[in-house]
Amino acid sequence: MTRTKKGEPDSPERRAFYECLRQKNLKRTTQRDVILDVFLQTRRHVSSEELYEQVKQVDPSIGFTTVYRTLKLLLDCGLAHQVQVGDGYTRYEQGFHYSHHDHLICVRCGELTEFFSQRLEAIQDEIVRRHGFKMLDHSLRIWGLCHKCQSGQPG
Amino acid sequence: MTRTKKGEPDSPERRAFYECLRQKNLKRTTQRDVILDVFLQTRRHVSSEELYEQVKQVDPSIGFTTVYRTLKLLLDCGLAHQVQVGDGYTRYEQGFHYSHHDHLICVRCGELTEFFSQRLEAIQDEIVRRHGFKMLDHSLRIWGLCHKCQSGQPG
DNA sequence: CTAAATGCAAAAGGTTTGCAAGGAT
DNA sequence: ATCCTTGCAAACCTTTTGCATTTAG
Repeated sequence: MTRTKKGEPDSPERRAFYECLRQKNLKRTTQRDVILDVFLQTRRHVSSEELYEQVKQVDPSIGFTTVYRTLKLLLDCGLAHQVQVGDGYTRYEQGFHYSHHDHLICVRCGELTEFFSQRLEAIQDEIVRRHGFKMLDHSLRIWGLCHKCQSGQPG
Repeated sequence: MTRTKKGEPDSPERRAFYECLRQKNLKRTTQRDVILDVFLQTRRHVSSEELYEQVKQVDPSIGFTTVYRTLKLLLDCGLAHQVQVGDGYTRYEQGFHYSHHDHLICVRCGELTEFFSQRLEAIQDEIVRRHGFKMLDHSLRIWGLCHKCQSGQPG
């Protein structure tokens, strides 16, 4: 099968999802298809609530719980990653071609900008080594004002 | 007045607290005295619930709400800083002689270790500058296993 | 047919607030 | 006397779960 039930062309993400479902003996459903579709097409860093709102526009019968549980599933399958911005909402970003990065968070307009610095990573490795610590994960968040919001235009 | 109602010797932290209360036209109360005392003497990184448990041992009549609100007040007065460890609890650390630092978080025993790296700060400044971003705050958290927990002894 | 998935409603769980009674200045 | 503070209970709010019904394989 190279097309989904909804006629969407196959993508590496879809194939990975179906493969993951198969390995876990889970079932492919129209709801999961729709949710994955919307997730892949939406902007990065959606909250579960935001994703639910968008999914509803495609199929209003899909409930929040299913969106929520499908996001968990996507995390499990490596198709999504979580980000805690610090505003109380868990955000999800696409994780299929994931590579580690950190975030600039604009406290005015909420914009998230990703960045990566090899030097930063190297220093972290060194710090961890010096403390005899075994690093499993790390997260650097920088809050402030993005370029636009410094100009004083309304957020 | 160089002594508190409870007979504790004055400290810079206490004086700063009273000064802050005065500036805000807020009142000094026995509850606030007790809570500040306990906060200053307890370990770093207490949650509001943990602080409440310790306050209760000094004065069981003090309610959680008062501890919670006093912590907010201490934040406001610069006597405390918040840390989000990522386990759902907001932690508070003493902030009077605060200098920026980051945290190693042991996912097994929960130990928090503080560290600071001038090189790390410098790189962050550079990243922020490159993005035209105005940094207001930042937080680097590294999760993993502390030295003790790597040895496999029960947490 | 059987096990998994769905969606509603309700529970969790930490944080926050309304309010009447009590306390500080 | 006035305004702040306290503590209880309840509200909040996002995240999770229980359960009866529906659906995929």
